[in-house]
Amino acid sequence: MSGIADVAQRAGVSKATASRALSGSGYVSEKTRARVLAAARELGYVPSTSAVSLATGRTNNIGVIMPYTNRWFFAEVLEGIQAALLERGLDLTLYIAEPGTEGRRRIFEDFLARKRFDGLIAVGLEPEDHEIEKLTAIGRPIVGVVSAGPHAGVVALDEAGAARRATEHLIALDHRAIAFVGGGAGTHYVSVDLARLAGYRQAMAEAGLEQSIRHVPSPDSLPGGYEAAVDILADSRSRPTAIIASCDEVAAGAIIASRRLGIHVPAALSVVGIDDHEYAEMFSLTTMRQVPRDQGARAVEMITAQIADPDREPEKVTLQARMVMRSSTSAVDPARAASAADAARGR
Amino acid sequence: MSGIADVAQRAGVSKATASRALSGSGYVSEKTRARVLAAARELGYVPSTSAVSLATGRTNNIGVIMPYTNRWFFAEVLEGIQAALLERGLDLTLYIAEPGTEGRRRIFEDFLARKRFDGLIAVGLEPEDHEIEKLTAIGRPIVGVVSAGPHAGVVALDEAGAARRATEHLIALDHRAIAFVGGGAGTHYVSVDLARLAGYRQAMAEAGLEQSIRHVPSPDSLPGGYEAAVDILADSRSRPTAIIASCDEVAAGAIIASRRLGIHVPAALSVVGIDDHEYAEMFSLTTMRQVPRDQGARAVEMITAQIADPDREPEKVTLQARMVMRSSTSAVDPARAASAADAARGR
DNA sequence: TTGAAAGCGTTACCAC
DNA sequence: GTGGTAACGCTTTCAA
Repeated sequence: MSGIADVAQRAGVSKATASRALSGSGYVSEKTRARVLAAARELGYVPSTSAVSLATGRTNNIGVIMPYTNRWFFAEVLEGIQAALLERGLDLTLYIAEPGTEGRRRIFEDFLARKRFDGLIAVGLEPEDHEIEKLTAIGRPIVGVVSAGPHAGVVALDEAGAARRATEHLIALDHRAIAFVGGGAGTHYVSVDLARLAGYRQAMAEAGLEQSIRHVPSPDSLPGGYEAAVDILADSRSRPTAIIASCDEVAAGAIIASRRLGIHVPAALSVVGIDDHEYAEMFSLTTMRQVPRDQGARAVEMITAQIADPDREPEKVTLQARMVMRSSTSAVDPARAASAADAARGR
Repeated sequence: MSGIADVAQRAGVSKATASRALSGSGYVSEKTRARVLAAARELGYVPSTSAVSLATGRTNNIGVIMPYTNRWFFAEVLEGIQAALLERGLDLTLYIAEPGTEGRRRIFEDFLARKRFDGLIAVGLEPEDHEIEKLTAIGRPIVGVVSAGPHAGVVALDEAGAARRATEHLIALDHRAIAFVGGGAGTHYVSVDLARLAGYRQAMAEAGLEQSIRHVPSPDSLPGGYEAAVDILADSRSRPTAIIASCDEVAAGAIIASRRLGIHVPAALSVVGIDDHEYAEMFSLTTMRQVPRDQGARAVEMITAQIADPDREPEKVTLQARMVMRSSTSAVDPARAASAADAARGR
């Protein structure tokens, strides 16, 4: 439990000099610096974080707030953040603010106000208006991942663009009866789904396929996709020739469902996802890749820059997903395509 | 940014009295307490955590260290911990210490030594000997989830018992050729797998089925289970009539594989898992349920008790999994059972 | 280049 | 019951 006073004494200098030597700020002769460092090492000196914070106003800690941690995207972002913070010697305090819970209310009410952090990274938070107020009231830099804050930095994916390009891929393979599944039911991760859905609609519209637009909502999960796909695929007359899923988990669920129903992917049904989830490979899923881990790392870069210079203009970064071709999509069988399209139009 | 001095002034009392009134410790008359509280509310006073920590030696913060956060079990435990801490007004700082990484080394070397927490919860950490040294050197209470520390509290599952009972269930359904899949390859979550495997072996041995014991290692993941199952099920002569999976994700992978291969579950193949993962329902998986969220909550109870009274003997809790019957298991077809058992014996 | 001393915002001891 | 004041462990002027 030795403090800086012990180190100073052992090195034969004052606390002030010891502090300068250890923190590397201010003039210290090479000789004394070496002595101080040696003394510190010998004593196993570790500065008291609370004392440092009190004196400097810096916590050397970053807050991370997200609605869940048990979904792929969030967990990956979190690990990306953690790894990047680790490199910089910064700690991470985590707030899991599940929408609509008493816990979330308390986090915004009490926990954030404690300002245990120099900056806050908000991942897919989608805050309500009154929550945004609280956020800005903290008076600390904020960087959003996914969600955009007014005066905050943001690192986001071009969600609509990703969905649009995925849909275009399907259209280029002569698919016409293309359903969008996922996004909508029981999910709180709304804006992303909306954007992806919009991208799908746009691509369909631009190809003159407004009539064939079909959105089948489902929870953004493997079971969700499974259930929804079972419904869609049951009726062979109205069955689409292709599915674009709101995310890879839904896509995987759809593929499992089609296997169970004996519908061959991609021969009888093309499926494309978004995310490049860890399951994508196993299902040979063609998908639009995003790398949430990198987004987390990027957010850390941005927040530390903001902390170092609070006056700097917050960055707004938009990433593009990259298509990863596997084998869940193929050109449609011309005969089926026509009849399926008719059926879709007829409903 | 108002401090306790401002509150005191506004209430017309001394800092000392204000402090007592706010923290609720020490004698303060009802009248002045009310005045102080009112003043604090009006000023939006929030105590500085670093000042409080410095003065009291308490951080009001709990450290959580785990190897991953993107696996079901860990994410669930984490959310359980977070929720329980929230109720108690405690913050949570997270350390993700992936085995074998430079990051993990730094966490043990530097980060933990900062003692930013009053107590540490270690989830499935499986620390090396030199890491255990660091852990005890911190001089703060520690509670392990899954893994047992020497002088720490523990909340664990009877892993072997869970696997044993699952296996017994299969045996009771007249299965003889029962393979254990999962646990072993590329996983760092070793001791749990070992325990579960041991439970399987024990049940087999007790039923006189030593000869039929068959362990097929695979990563503890859905793709892992899928790959392994494809291998096992390919040869219809050596194919087991039942599979016990090291965890539900592996079980789900096995079920997906059997669907793909046209092997009906449970008619042609029984599958039982362990965990009661969120996917279990979708696959109608019979499994041994554990509730990691509750384990997290329990760990919080234990760590706060330890902090309140460091002299108390650390608790060691062992939980029992409960079997959840769904429809992935059924009695074996007598004819198949015999031939499969022969085949298994013959390999 | 170094040292003395004044904070940083609380709590807690000890008189009153 | 209440108030003055010395910690808590560090950083940071300001002089020397």
